[in-house]
Amino acid sequence: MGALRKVSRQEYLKKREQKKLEELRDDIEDEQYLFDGVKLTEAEYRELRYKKEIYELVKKRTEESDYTDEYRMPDAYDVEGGINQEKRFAVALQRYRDTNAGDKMNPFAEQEAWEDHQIGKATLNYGSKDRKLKSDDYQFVFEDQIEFIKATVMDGVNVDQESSIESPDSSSAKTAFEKLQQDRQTLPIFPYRDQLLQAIHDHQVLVIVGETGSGKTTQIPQYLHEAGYTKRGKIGCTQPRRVAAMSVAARVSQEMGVKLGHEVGYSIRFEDCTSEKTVLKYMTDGMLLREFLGEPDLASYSVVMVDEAHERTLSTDILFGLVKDISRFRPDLKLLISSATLDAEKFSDYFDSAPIFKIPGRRFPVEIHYTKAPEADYLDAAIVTALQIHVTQPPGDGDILVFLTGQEEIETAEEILKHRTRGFGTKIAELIICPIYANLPTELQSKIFEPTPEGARKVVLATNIAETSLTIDGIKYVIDPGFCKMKSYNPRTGMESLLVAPISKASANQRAGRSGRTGPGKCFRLFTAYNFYNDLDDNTVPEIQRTNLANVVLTLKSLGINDLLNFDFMDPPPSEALLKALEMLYALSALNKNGELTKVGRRMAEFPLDPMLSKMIVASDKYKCSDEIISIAAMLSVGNSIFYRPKDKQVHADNARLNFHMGNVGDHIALLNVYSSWRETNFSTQWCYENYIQVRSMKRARDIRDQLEGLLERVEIDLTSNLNDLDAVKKAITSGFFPHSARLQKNGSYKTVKHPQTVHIHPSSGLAQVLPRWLVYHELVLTTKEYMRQVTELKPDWLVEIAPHYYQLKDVEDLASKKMPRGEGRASKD
DNA sequence: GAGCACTGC
Repeated sequence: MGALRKVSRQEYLKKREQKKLEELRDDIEDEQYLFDGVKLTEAEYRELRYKKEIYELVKKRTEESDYTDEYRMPDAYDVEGGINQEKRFAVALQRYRDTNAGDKMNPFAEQEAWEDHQIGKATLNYGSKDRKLKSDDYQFVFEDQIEFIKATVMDGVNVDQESSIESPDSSSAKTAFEKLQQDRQTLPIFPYRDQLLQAIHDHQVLVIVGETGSGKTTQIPQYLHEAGYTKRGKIGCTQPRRVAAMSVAARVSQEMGVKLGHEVGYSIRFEDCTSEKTVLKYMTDGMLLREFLGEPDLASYSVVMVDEAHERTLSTDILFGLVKDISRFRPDLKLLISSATLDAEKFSDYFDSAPIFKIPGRRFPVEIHYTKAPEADYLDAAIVTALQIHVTQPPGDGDILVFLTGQEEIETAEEILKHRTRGFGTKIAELIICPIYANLPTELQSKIFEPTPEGARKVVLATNIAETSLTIDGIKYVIDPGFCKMKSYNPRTGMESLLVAPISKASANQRAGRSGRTGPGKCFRLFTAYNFYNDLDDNTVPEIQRTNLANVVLTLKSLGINDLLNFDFMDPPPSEALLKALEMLYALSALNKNGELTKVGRRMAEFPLDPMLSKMIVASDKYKCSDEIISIAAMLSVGNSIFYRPKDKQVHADNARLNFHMGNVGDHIALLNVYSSWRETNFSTQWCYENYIQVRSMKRARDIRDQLEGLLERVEIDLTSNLNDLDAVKKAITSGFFPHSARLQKNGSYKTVKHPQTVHIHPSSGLAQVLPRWLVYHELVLTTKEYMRQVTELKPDWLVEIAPHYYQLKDVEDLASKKMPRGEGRASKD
């Protein structure tokens, strides 16, 4: 060995690069330095060859999954598709030389400099021992950055308008209010104001198509107010989400210079921020649905605007049928249905060929890239793509958003990403990994909104939550594997399941659009263009067609709509699902034999809950335990996100959970114990942490419980506590959930009593080891098996006592009579 | 002995 000299990392890097360049130089024989017909200088030629070399090396295994750009979003800059990558380099370089002469500020120069730098970094591993690892871990994303930058400059006209108005000289002299007024006039909708008002004047129903950023949600109600519509009644505007209703109302009140809750207000569950003065009312769609119960003709409204109609939430779909109905006998009521482009024709057809009014949106161009061949492992492909982007694109240039299907997948991806980036040490810029899903504790969620530090890049691993519910600034790249978890409901078995399914075209486009909010973006779809056009549905199946309709039917019945099979649904649910819902409501005594609402049914409809939960509350009056039951109902309707179970502390979390199951009381009572214990600590956050319980879920349960307590009065049920008699509580539960009873089999599985079907106790249940002979369950979920979630033991004679119309003695006794001497009848004594 | 897309009232 010769003398070794210590060199700095940078020096080492530079030397390696030099050495490589020299090797390459030796290969160059052609004095012409022609590359794909483009004449280059020696330096450029070398560089190009060098890049190509890297490209080939790194791309070895990715022959089949190189990205193409056969399709772009409608607004996107349209470049020649399918030209080969080497040529692109050459063309780009030629352009660079053409445009860069005398223009030192050309952004491309920076880009080039950076690229050189990055390539230098990337070569560190070149030929070293982890070479195999690298080439396996990397696919080179070969989109053309150079063309992209130019495209943005040419295409961003619509966007630049705003920034020129907002420049300091034009706004510094103005008050904040004047500035807001000025901003209003820069919105894409503004030039259409008078035309729009005319159309609304001429037609009772109008379908408005406007992409995000057009200003339709904030401006249209204001225009209508200015045009005098509010003299005849309120203007209501529905949103699918609470935060949207709140924030839009806040914005509009600012623009109108009024206090929020006065002329402009919002109404969402648990929070009514309106007054007698309120004329512009933003609300959730579910809230307007509840208002229908008290005001079936919406007499106090002059205009109803159903916004974001394309999302087709359960409530929006029901609202459609209802507003269409009342518009017939209220010709003075104006109806606006606003949607993103795709569904406009369909909405128009449904509303008796209502005219469509189009408003252009404002979005930055988004380039769409597809893989050439389908990816077998989309999770791996997503990780590789994210790393590629990170390594090949400048760090300050934008963050990455990856759409995954669920918590588990996100956690896996997080681990792999951490592991792989650790391998790079400081060779690549810092990559900040931000997981986000709805069940993630709030304090961890906020991480995604922290600005990305200089020189670093964020990669956000998100579920569908990032598709519509929250927007993250600074996202430039979207990686979309094309899947999501979807709930489906089988009316025959009453079983719900969450399955990973391909998304729709509409959904894919929505995801892609997430990259173009603050600047031009790129979306990498981990499936082929052929898949997109031929395999994906145009739109997601509306929720109304894949859900349990018991609650929908109860709501419609209480609005006096009796013939549900002929109700004018835009997309009718399967009649089997409707019949199942009717059957259930009949079993719960909410409907009589003629399908009319009973007194019990009317009381049940007051509660914003699943009918079985409502029935449980109504029945608790008889057992004098309404206090306990509303706590249980609140906890159950929060869902399965009460217990927090981090991967690294599962044992602790499970032990903490067992504390609430003392005496094998069953999961319902355990939930009651959780709530009562929390209330005893005066709703302490610390207590939640100590017991591995999600604070957010508990707060929600408290809100729901408070609301239920308020509603008890309306249905004339006293708040009574009967904690010493747990059987009374269990009987009340059984009164609501008797259709969900199951009986133990010899092999440890269960069989549902009414429609025989083999099911199992979910392992998270406190009774999973106990295996009581009879039980009621809250819900069935299909995962790896058919599981019953939230179960409580019951005595079989309760079934006959509580629901004699539903269970006969033979239903609950045949098993016992086979095993035991006749006449003893000890079916369930422990 | 497993697995929790996302809303909303």
